[in-house]
Amino acid sequence: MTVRTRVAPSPTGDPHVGTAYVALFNLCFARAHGGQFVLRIEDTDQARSTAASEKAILDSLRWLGLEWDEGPDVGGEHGPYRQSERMEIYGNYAQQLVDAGKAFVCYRRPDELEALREARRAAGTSTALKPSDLKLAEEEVEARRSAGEPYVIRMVVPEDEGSCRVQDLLRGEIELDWGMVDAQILLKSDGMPTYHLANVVDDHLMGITHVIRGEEWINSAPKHQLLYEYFGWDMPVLCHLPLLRNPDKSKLSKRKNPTSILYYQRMGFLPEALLNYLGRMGWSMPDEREKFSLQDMQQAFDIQRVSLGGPIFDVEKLRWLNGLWIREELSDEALAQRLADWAYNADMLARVIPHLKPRIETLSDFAPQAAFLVSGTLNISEDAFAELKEERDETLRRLQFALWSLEALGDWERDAVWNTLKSLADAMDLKVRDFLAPLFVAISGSRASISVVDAMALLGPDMSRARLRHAIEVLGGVSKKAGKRLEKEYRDLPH
RNA sequence: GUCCCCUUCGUCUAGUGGCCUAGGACACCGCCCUUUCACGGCGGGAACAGGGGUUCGAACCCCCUAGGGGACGCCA
Repeated sequence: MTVRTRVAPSPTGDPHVGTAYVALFNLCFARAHGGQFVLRIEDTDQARSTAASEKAILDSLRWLGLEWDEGPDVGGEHGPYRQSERMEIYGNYAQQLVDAGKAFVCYRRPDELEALREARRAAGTSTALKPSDLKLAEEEVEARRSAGEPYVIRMVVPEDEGSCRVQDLLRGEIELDWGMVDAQILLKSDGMPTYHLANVVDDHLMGITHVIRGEEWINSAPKHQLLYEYFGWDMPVLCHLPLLRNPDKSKLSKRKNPTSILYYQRMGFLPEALLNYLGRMGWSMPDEREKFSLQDMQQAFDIQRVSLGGPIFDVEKLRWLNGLWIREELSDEALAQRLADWAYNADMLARVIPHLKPRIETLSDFAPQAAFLVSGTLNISEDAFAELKEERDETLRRLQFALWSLEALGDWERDAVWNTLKSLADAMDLKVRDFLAPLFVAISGSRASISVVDAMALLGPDMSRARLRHAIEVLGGVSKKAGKRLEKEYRDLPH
């Protein structure tokens, strides 16, 4: 038995807890059955997958204590296979399907696709585009081909009514309408495969027998099943896990919640506790105990104990569990070591000292001024913002805009943060100093502090964003209605 | 809008037809321990979404309704 997790690096490089969640269950399932557990880096989107983003996710999984077996291609684009080889492999498989009449070349342009979908939406049915919808007249195809226009390769899908049955390890048989299944692009115009092709081809080449993935993939299972049929390969057993949720029950997302493993690391959670907590999401030990190690979980693992309701990621309970791990599993010496490894070390001091040295007169001034850099959520209230010149709503507006612009920022270097905020201040026609004032309070808890941009660089993206979110909350939050208005205003800002 | 998945305390869950007047954990409240706070101990309030079936018996099986979520991309 071989089980795999596909790991998709995020465009911003933040390793997502959801990835660790799925990896954990894959690992436990494989180990419980004496099988192999391999990772496959999803590197078919060049915007997402960089050497840095791949390293970030792999390092995070290692930090958590997850271990995987060496598969044929763990490193993705930046590993053993080169991109050119990969394009050749998938290109060949795609061509094989074209030759067999199971896939076709498509010269449709984005605006045409949009128009086609719009027409279907207006008709009130599914927006799935079928091969016949996409067909172009022979001469048109010829014209576009000789003009050297970009093309993609799409899969052939059934056009008539009917349903497709797929088996799910936890849900049994799921019946999906073929009407919902579109002529999925297999090979993009840049020659890279989409997830659907890559996933099927890789799994086959890697000898994968079981696929445990998030529930969001259920709807594309028919496509995958069809591809296995086209290739004449054996289909792995599918198992869809529930999705981790925000407190408002939507799919866990960084706009509403800290989702990066790095955030929890910086918050001072122990990897054992975080992993333990993830193991309690939708799963329980047969004896119902709350605290258990990865090893305990592997030994007791039974996939049938997964409950299907989407669990809400509850930081409160995670904190309690983390405290339990600290109290019960760490000797004083071990705790001292964890503290040192975490932040109380020479490296960290070296990064902070250049900013604080000019501001202290005694050594005892240091700790109070540096405290916010090693704190989690700041203990601030609305009063902290009272001395700002502008009204509360205006403060909220600035914080919200700053948050949005920073959420979109991928490269979290000091200068990048500065440039983002500076151009935002310019666009809002504000002096940088005035614009930054509320950020000082949100990030450091006080207006008297080291440069807020430096502070954010030291704190990292997730902690910085979390503090901005917290500040907004403390100020009464942004109502849904006001949020809509601000969003529009933000979009209309000159960029 | 269309399709799919899901539904036990506020939250995480136990429960796979009789052990359920539904158990545990977080959070909350009270008491005890304690020079404070925390830890720890004890106790409390708090749920089977609604309606129909099937069955001697239903949280558990079936159907309908409602609610929530997801998918509908040259993202994964």
